[in-house]
Amino acid sequence: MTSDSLDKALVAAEAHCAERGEKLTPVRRRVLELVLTAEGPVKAYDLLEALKPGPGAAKPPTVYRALDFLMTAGLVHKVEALNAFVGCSHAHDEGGAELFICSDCGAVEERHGAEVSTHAPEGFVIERSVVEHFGHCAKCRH
Amino acid sequence: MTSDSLDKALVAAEAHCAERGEKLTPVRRRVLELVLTAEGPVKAYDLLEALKPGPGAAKPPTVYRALDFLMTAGLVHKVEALNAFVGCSHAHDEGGAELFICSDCGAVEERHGAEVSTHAPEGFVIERSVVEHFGHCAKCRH
DNA sequence: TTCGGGTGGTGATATTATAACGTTTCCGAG
DNA sequence: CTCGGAAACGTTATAATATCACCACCCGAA
Repeated sequence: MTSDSLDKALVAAEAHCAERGEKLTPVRRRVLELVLTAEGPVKAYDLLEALKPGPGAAKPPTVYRALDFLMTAGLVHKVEALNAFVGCSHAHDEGGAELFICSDCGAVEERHGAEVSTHAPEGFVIERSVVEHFGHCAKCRH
Repeated sequence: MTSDSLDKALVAAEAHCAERGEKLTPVRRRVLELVLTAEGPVKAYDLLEALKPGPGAAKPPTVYRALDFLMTAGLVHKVEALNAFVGCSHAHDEGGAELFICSDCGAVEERHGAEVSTHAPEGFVIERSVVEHFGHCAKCRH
């Protein structure tokens, strides 16, 4: 991500939080910045390392809290199969994203709702899929 | 799972391994038994606990090795979003399963290939979906 | 018999995530 | 203003998940 589009994304994120009556605090903003800047999915403890330099040496809960906030706001997704995190590249609509992750270069493409199942990114060859739906079964809906 | 169908499943698993030129050793068999017997997804360290009684107190690598083997053989699936494991209820074909997991009772339904996307289990209401495809993007296929 | 691969035991450690509790900050009600 | 509560954050500790490195054993092939 270019420094230019990064700035735009951060401004948009700030606006998105404001709409929801929430604040993109410095820690949250810094974490989002790191996630967006990364080449691919990024680990929580890598973020932790990245936040180390400077007086504000973050501890794990700080990072996880920021990530929880960003996920709830729809600004970041967790890649469950990697225990890693990626920036959300779409409008921050509700509902889950469908992720296409390149095992070579780490690039992550995202598809939502209508786009889903219509097609994977051009030329993407799937080798392994993780599909897990959580909800309530017929018996437990009563 | 009834003790009767458990026996059948274990016999089938044994045969399935034999076909692949592999052995369902006592440890592997015991782990599979525990996974199949569980109500829902089961954690590695719960298996570890369950293996404790008796002189053969297993250590983590033992359990993870058994789980790796069973996953490779297609007898067990990992639920990535829970860091937990479920027995495979289908013929042990290759390729990924699509899992429907009830957050209330822990029941897991499984769908494969053709069934996928045709319909969720009768009456199942999805609240959150995890969909992650791993493979190679157009750029990295060269 | 001797070798070699597969399997599993063991201790240590790495990685990922949360609990529990105190401190600061901010903002609205009064 | 100033008090009080909620949200955010800091800090220590620990829980939960997973792997590494190395060795001993068994068993079948040569």
